[in-house]
Amino acid sequence: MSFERAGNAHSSSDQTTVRRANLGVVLQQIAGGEPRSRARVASDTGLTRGTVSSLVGELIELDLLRETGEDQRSGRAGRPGLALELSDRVVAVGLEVNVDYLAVCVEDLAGNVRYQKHVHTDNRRSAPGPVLNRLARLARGAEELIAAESLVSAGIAVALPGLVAAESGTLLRAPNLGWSDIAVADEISSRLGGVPVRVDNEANLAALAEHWQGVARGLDNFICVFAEVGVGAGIFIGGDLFRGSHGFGAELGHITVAPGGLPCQCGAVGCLETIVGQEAIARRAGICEDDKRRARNVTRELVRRAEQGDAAVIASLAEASRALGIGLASAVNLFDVDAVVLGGCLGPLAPWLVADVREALGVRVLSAGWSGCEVLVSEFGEGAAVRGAAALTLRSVLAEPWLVAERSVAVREGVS
Amino acid sequence: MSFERAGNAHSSSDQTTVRRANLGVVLQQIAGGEPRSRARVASDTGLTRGTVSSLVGELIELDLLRETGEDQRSGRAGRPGLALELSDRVVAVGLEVNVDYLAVCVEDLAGNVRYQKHVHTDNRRSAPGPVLNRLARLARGAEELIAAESLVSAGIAVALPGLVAAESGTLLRAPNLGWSDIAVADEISSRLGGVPVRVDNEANLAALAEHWQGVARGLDNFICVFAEVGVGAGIFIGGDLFRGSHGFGAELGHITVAPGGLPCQCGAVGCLETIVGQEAIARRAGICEDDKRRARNVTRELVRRAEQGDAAVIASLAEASRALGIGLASAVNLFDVDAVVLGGCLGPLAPWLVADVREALGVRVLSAGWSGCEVLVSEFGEGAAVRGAAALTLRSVLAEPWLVAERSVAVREGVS
DNA sequence: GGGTTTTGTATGGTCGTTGCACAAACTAAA
DNA sequence: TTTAGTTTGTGCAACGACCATACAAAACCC
Repeated sequence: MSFERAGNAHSSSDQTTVRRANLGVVLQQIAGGEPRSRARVASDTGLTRGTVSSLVGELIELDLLRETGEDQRSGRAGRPGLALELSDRVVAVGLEVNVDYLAVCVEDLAGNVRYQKHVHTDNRRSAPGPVLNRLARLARGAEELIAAESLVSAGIAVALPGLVAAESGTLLRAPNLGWSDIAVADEISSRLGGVPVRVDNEANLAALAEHWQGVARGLDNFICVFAEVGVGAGIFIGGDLFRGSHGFGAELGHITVAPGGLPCQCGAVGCLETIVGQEAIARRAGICEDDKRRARNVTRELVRRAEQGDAAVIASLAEASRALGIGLASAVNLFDVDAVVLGGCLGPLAPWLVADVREALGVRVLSAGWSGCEVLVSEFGEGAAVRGAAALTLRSVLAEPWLVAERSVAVREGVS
Repeated sequence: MSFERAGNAHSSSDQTTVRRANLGVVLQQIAGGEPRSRARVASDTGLTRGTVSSLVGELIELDLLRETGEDQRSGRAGRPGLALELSDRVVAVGLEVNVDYLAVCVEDLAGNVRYQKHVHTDNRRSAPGPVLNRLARLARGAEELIAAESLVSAGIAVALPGLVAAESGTLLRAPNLGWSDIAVADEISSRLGGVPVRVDNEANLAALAEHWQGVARGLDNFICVFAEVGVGAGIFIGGDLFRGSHGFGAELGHITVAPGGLPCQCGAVGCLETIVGQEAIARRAGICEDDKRRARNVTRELVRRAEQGDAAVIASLAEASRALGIGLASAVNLFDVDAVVLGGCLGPLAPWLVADVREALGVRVLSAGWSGCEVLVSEFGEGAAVRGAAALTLRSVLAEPWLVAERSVAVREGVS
């Protein structure tokens, strides 16, 4: 099937390639900071004012940019420029299935959340069908808003807590939901009348959210640990999500930190997840199943007890922070990232974790002397993954603006 | 200093961008397989025959391609095509400084080694100056050959055993040589009359060699463990070397595999390098300094004793293979690569390592059920890093062919 | 109000690819 | 041997996209 042996035999270029690349450059230039005039964009990108004019014209026609009054420059000579801003008409829909809630959000290109809804339901005991029905109902709520405000949807993406095959849109295995081999993309798509749907792992999308509108804004290389019941991670390399050969990368939860430790669900022994996950921390702290069920939210219960000085919880958190430090140090030794973001349940628990993790990175990372690796704490609560799902689409609009033309044509045809 | 917030604000394109990209596409197409006619290249790349003709013309003028007689096709109708092949006139020079040897090689675009020389010297006790003098002498030998056969040198690169800042061409720290902060690129360049010189880490370059002409040919994602005295790795992602934010990535030797283990030179505890390096294996096998000095080549001595059934050596190797398995499983969980290559001293020792490593990857890698990760053994002996140094230049010629014009102009001006 | 500066647009020029046409070179069959 | 059919490589007009330049518009400053 493949005639090319050499790894990166990129496909051939064309003048449309140039146009497309430059559309993306101009749009991203404007997305990345304050509103700017055409002239400013030209001098920042190296393109001519004339070319920028033409590109901007096309982007305005695509509803991606808009002219907003004049440039606010005080007292400089010369004709004032017309400020260009991202349009607020193009939006993306993010969905999320998690163990104990469903979520939806609508976000525009500028990162404003236009609609958001979380529904707490225990999906652990549900079959996939009904859960996806509920999720589709949430999505229809978003679509109604989009129609009512006459916005343009650039796409829908779903965050899932498990191993995902992104190309086929399948959830391969979600141990904490008890699901396996569910074609989530197709299921949701057919429930919404055939619109295209993408899916991805929740940890990947959480990382995307941190880069898009969270604490990792501007960082091109970082690792976002995302712990809930299990422990996953999203890894950003060179400003893009790193997925590995088959999309199964970043399984931080299953690197070995205690060779002689406890057995893990995955079949191995001493995985990080056996010490750092929400369940693991609670179990080691001696919180029994009854307490957990009564508390409804395990993380909040852990925080409450830790704040009260519960020795068992604090000891369990100390153990977790040590394991996390070892695991992250290994990851940083391999990836040489600028920062580590603690997300998911690790956000609220960060006060008891950050110091140990910082110390471990200082001691165990070989290049610590040359390049410090920051430890950041996510500011999204449970919302990281949905926001990331929306961001998945929005980022691709910024990178490949010309696709929205085809997309909206497709939708228009699909609707009519 | 940086006005761009969005990560990948690529620079703007131009029709010369198109030309350059297509020059690369055509050249790589021909590099990746059998000789082909222009028409074949056209249909494989999607370009027009006319365009390919023009591109090939330019590549022939640059001495990168040549027409070799006719296409060997038996019995097909139509005018036969003229087969195009990589020229054998453009070569690159690879150099290597290691703990106990210096090396040089000259390799052409097709991967043929045109010149090669290894000199065994103990550089541990030498100051950098004299060692670099000797290395420069070796390089001049290569340059004489190039002049004698009227070849064209596309560049010189040096493999170094330590932390390298590739942009500045500096060896930051090489614990096993006892060097630090040596501007190797400048030093070598000035000794050779000012030609540009690049430097990189030996493990990175070994990985490059495996991808270029070794066992990892055709694999876009793999990890190459490269152990000599220390343990390093080169990581290929998406067909390219992964370097991390600052070029300090892939420090596999310093991920933690034994939290309560021995202290490492780096200041941490339980690093992989304390169990898997050549010295570590020998020490744990009870081979004393005298024996090592007498043997001259520690690895060969280990192999000899293991073959004779020396229990201490075999036990030490078993311990090493277990640690290596844990470390690699963690790395594969993070990177989701297609293969792991054992290189450096691990090549000869592979018979005692491979089984354990395979088993560990099977058990400890979460996605092992979906995507197997092969364990391959390097077939380069000590030559991997020098070959990789040459490959560094040759790969960049294939990817950016137009640069050879500028380069050879520069050299011509520098010489005359 | 005139001079200066900056912005945004319009126009010709250049570059590189496409699509088409055509001669060259070979096979296969009459 | 001749003829038809097929494939290759090149030449040429056309198109698309960017660049350089010129120019009108809209500010500021004196």
